[in-house]
Amino acid sequence: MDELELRKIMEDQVMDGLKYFYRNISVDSVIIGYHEKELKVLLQRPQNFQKWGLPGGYVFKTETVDDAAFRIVQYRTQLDNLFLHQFKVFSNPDRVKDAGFTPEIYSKITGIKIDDDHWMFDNFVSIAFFALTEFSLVQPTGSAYLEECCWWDINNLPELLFDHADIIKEALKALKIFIHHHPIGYELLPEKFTLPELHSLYETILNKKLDIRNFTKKLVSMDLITKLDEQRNIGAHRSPYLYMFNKERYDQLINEEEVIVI
Amino acid sequence: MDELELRKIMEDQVMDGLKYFYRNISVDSVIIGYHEKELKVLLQRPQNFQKWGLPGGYVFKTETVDDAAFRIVQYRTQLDNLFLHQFKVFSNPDRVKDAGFTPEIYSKITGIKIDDDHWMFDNFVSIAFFALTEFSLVQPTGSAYLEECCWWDINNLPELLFDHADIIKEALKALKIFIHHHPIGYELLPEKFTLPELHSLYETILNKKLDIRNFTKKLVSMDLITKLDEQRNIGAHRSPYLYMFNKERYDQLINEEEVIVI
DNA sequence: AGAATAGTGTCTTTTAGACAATATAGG
DNA sequence: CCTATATTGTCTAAAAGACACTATTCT
Repeated sequence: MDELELRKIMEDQVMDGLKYFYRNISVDSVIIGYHEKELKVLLQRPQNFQKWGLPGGYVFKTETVDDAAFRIVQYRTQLDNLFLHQFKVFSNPDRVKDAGFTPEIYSKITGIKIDDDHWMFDNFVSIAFFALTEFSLVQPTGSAYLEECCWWDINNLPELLFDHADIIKEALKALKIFIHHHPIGYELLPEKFTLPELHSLYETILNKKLDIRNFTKKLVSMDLITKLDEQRNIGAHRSPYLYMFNKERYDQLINEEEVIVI
Repeated sequence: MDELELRKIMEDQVMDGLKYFYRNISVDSVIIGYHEKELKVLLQRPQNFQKWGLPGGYVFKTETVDDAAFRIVQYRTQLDNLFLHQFKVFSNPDRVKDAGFTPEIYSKITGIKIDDDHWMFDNFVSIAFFALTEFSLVQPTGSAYLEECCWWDINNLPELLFDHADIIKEALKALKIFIHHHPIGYELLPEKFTLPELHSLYETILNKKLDIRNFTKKLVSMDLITKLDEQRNIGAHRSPYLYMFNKERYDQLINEEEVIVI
């Protein structure tokens, strides 16, 4: 698809969107990655806008909101096996009031003429998801109307549109609960990883120190990880062994609905 | 408010609802009570309908979905201090297809003439909540268009409208996760309760046997309950002592975001 | 040789879990 | 006095948690 085609699709959606989309409903996804001991969030900045926002979009009347979130996230990340989790609905009537996003500004920037009462500027109830993914797999892609799309440090975010800062904060809360019911390294790390990597991932998410000996002991006793006969050469000093998740055991733990305390 | 006024309001809402409500968005609440070792759900049956449904309604454009759920639940239960928890959005495009709820049937039953493409029969994305409440406090109240509103045994539900059976099933799943992050007896039992009551509440929700000695030990060691100097006379044989939750400790546990394993 | 990082074991404390006898009130 | 229910304690096993040294590799 070239830029002209994308542009055409975009114009169609803006003008005739209500034929396809639910009015007043949007989905937004907090895509969380992990890199160098920091959690990252994938954000985008629409062309000529100052502020950044979460990847989000509208819901077709023929799909579920989960389908919509999946479709939109896939479009941004090119990943088609993301785990997306609904975590909260944001519906403050003032949530989309943003001086940086008005019909006038929108018209000026895109060149598409729209009315003041255009559906895109009505209230939106946003159904928010979070997704966990391995940082390195994602090649953020732009599109006709995106100027930038990239990872941001979760502790150092740019200025955000609407209530997106709040959505990210709530996503992190939901993640902390989630981690007690799902072994999550599986989603955030490459297939093969080292123990120190997994350890510092958990320290980062839980935001507290974990004794690496006890941490290892716990994972091994749960039979959740398998040591491989390979080492990774990461440059300096001793090379760590690689591990993999034991997928079978991993699924079993989730199905048992047991609490996982690390 | 008498019946005629209610009737008038109802007609206004049906005909002019889109002035006030979001289109395609509804909220439904699974109100869970506990009585005689059984979990109960509060269901309603609209006048002249065969099937039962969850108390639900539409969202004003000037309120949040949480406000809407609270408003609607309060209307049914007369309780104004319910804890409502968003747990999932239901959005299957076919979810509101129900042979028992069509424009024709609706017109015949209510006497209100509506078109086939009336907004009430469009797709609805339902934001679902669960609420926990003490069974005995709730006096289900009807209204102009409700024939019945009462508690049903969670294991013996009547035929339900739309996807409401699925919503209830998912609410119970969410409750099982919730119980690990909130001491919930506080919401489901009277202010003063006996140990055997609390014990069998937990057995009911978790659907498994819990040794009452270990159960008691755990709660006492958490400093979560306080023994009172009162006994309840429950008829036969020995009267059990009454206990109260230690609210301060209760709130502290929630704020610590620690997992609670019973 | 020295510095940096990976990997591993023991002991103690705490918690979970199995298990049943005693006390008391009502009939 | 008998019965039904409430209440309570001990022992064992498992898990959590504190704690630090050794091994390896690279420079």
